[in-house]
Amino acid sequence: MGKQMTEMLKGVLEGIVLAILAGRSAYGYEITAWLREQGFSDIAEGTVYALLIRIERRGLVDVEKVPSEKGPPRKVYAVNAQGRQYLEEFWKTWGFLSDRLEQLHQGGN
Amino acid sequence: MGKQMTEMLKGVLEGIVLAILAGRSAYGYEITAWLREQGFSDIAEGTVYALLIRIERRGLVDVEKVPSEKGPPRKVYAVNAQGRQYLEEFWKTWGFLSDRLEQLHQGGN
DNA sequence: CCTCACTATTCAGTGTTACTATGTACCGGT
DNA sequence: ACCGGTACATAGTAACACTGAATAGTGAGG
Repeated sequence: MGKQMTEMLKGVLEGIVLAILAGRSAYGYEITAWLREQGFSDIAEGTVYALLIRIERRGLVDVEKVPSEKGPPRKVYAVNAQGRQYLEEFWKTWGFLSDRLEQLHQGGN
Repeated sequence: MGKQMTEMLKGVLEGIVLAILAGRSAYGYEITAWLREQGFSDIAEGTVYALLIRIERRGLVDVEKVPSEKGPPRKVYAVNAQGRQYLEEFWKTWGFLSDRLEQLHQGGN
């Protein structure tokens, strides 16, 4: 996709990753791969790692280092209570925005 | 709202404004007022004006100066063909994102 | 043994976007 | 003359995703 997607992902990608982690714990490489499968073909690896470090610093996730058979140790992330609360607010904000846009899309065009 | 909304608006606000203008032509002050009515309570005036100048420079809208009875002249914006095309892509991008998030919201939680 | 491919993480520098906080200017009512 | 409402503009800041590269461990093939 293009620049439009890049800009639209701001503030949303964080919620997406947290939502993934709310389903089950995962590590960066895994999340990146999953996103690519879902069609987010141009999300850079660096972006995901930077995001993970950010939400870790904010205390939204817990981290555990797990050795890998095929490479350097993995950093496995899991949402904690604070992260779950943040995610809940994320869904509220998204819902609000989604509703307005739905209206605009229906009526306007 | 909070910081979450601020970040989520990036890349979306542009589409919102274009969608409004696709419904009917409008000027900055009017758009700001409308957004506030819709619940975007903390969108700064400056933000809208900066955005309008941006999309004008990109050639997505046509501008006409119209004298006002109650103040300085209004800059009335109208989407042109290029803007309509951009808006179409915006809806596609939004739709894609909306679908993924819908899935995540259903399944994950 | 050595390189290649895959796994896995990190980081410096850049561009875009929205917010804050102003400033300018025009008008009508008191 | 002053003030509030209308209307637009801008310099500086913060946050976020991308680019492009570096670092490191493992196993397979030549």
